[in-house]
Amino acid sequence: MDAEQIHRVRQFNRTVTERVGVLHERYLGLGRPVGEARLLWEIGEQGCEVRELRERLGGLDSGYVSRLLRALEGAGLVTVGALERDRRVRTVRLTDAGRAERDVLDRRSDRAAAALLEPLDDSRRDRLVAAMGEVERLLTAATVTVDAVDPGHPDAEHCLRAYYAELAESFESGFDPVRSLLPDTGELRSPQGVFLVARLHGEPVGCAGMKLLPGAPAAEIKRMWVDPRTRGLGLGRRFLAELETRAAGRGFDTVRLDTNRALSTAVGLYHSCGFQEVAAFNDEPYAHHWFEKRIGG
Amino acid sequence: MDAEQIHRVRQFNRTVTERVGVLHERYLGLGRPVGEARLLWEIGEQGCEVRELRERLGGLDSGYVSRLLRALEGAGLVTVGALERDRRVRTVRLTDAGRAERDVLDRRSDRAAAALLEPLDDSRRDRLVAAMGEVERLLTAATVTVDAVDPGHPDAEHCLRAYYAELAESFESGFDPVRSLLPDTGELRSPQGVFLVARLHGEPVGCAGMKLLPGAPAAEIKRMWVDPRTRGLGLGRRFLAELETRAAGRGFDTVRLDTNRALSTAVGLYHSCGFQEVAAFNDEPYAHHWFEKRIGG
DNA sequence: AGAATTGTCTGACTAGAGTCAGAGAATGGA
DNA sequence: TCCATTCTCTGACTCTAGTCAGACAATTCT
Repeated sequence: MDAEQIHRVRQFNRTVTERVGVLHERYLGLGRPVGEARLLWEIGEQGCEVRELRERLGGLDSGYVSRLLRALEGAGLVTVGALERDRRVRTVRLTDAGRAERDVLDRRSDRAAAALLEPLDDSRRDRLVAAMGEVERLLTAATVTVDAVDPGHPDAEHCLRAYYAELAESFESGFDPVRSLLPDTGELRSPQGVFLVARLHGEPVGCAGMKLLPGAPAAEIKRMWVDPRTRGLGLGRRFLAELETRAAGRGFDTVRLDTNRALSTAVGLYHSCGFQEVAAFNDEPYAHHWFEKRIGG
Repeated sequence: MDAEQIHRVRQFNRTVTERVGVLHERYLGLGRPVGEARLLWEIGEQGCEVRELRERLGGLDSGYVSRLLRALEGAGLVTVGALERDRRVRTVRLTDAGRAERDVLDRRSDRAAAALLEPLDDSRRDRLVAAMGEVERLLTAATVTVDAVDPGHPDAEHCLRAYYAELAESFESGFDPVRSLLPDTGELRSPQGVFLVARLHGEPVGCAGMKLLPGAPAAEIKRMWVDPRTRGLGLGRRFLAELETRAAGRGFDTVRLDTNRALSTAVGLYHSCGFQEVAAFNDEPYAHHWFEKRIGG
């Protein structure tokens, strides 16, 4: 990436924190310290556990939160109680007054956002909102992390379950992992394989595996899935790039994969990432297309 | 503007402050308090006066800044001296160590921006940078304020000088305000006129006047100018909308104006804002086009 | 020359936002 | 049953980021 792009990003940061950041921090104001306001906001309609609250606010100190809650309690905005089945765990919920105050914050925030749009004419307003959506979407994409994990990891299993469920839905013949050529994912475990999980805010949103059998003619990509909610963020492309790098690092000069014709966006992705369609190189009963790509050492 | 747009703006704020805001504040970190880092940053290559520094940082308390400078001085990052011709005024400049530290901040900031782009593929990277540019541009547009001032106000005079200079450049016949039908701007003074000045971060970036002579058949727009650096932000449109509102408020049902053919973007603007070209309604020697618009009471 | 103004500095405070080290209650496991 | 663990709370701190009032020096105005 070039210096010009970096400069533009920094310029953006400056402008946006000046204009939006202030808005974000100050509207929470309302005479109340930001810490309390954030808490009030995060408690939500049906209350929650205090430890969960701490976690959501980025792992705040328990003593600190306790004190903040005491202040809110003193102001009559929340009530704190213990959980039925484990009385060490405290729960908070908003009182009517708390709810009212949160609604005030909410309206304030609405007004601040409206004030931002207000000086613009309709067409520019639409353009701003559209560009904001684009920035947000792409920032979200940039926030997704991709890490190698053991295929037995809960996040990996979550993705695989979702993957299998989706295949069962979309294949005309249904899908039963046991009938597939890779009945279990043990082969994707290091060192003879690799399994990647993508996460957004800690939640798993995609996976991709690869078999790296020493002596095999090619590294083979398996079980690639992206959560429907995070499609269009370039995650498939990222998985492929990452897997290719790892395959190259293990000395492979070819990567291949098979796929079902029902997965048309995947087929498109493979084409656009430089994969060539080749003859069947295995007997995978669920496959209709076989792809191969030579990778530069 | 609708609730959906407001919601999108708020969503944007949340994502961006989470991702960029943190970046903006934390990269300044480097062990040093944010206040000191900001100062270090604002001093600039060739130093500056302390009072100017305070002003640029949003009117900080002089005692506070004094203390911050003392800390930076103690750390050997800046030297403070007095101005030659007025020894009350203190000046700061960076020492070599200060410059080095600022460069570290700079590189840090670059790296943070790069890290933001890093997970994206080329095409998404370009799209993000483009969308950031658009957001920034439109936020800048939304930051511009438009206020009525006396035409003798320094900001008004600044704009008028720039306006005259630009006309002199672009008209094939040159431009001499004295030959024009409005030799001085007194007629644009309240109450028989109005004069608007647009400002960005306090700096004047555009003006527009209107004659509102009681009994005249129409309100007449005069001396509209937008700083070349802020063109494309919809400021001309904003001026017209604001002036039309004021004309309507004074009971006028028609607004008119004349313009020179050299100002082709202005001519385009008038057309697109609903003005109709009409026969000459005055003898303005510099005019080639005359426009009129009926405004709804 | 004397008075008012301007710019800076010092001291004394405040409030927010945390951190850290226990203490104490409830619970789960051996 | 007892011991370790989990969760919360309290007290005692720290560090930022200011604000406010007044002192002092240099300058400008009258």
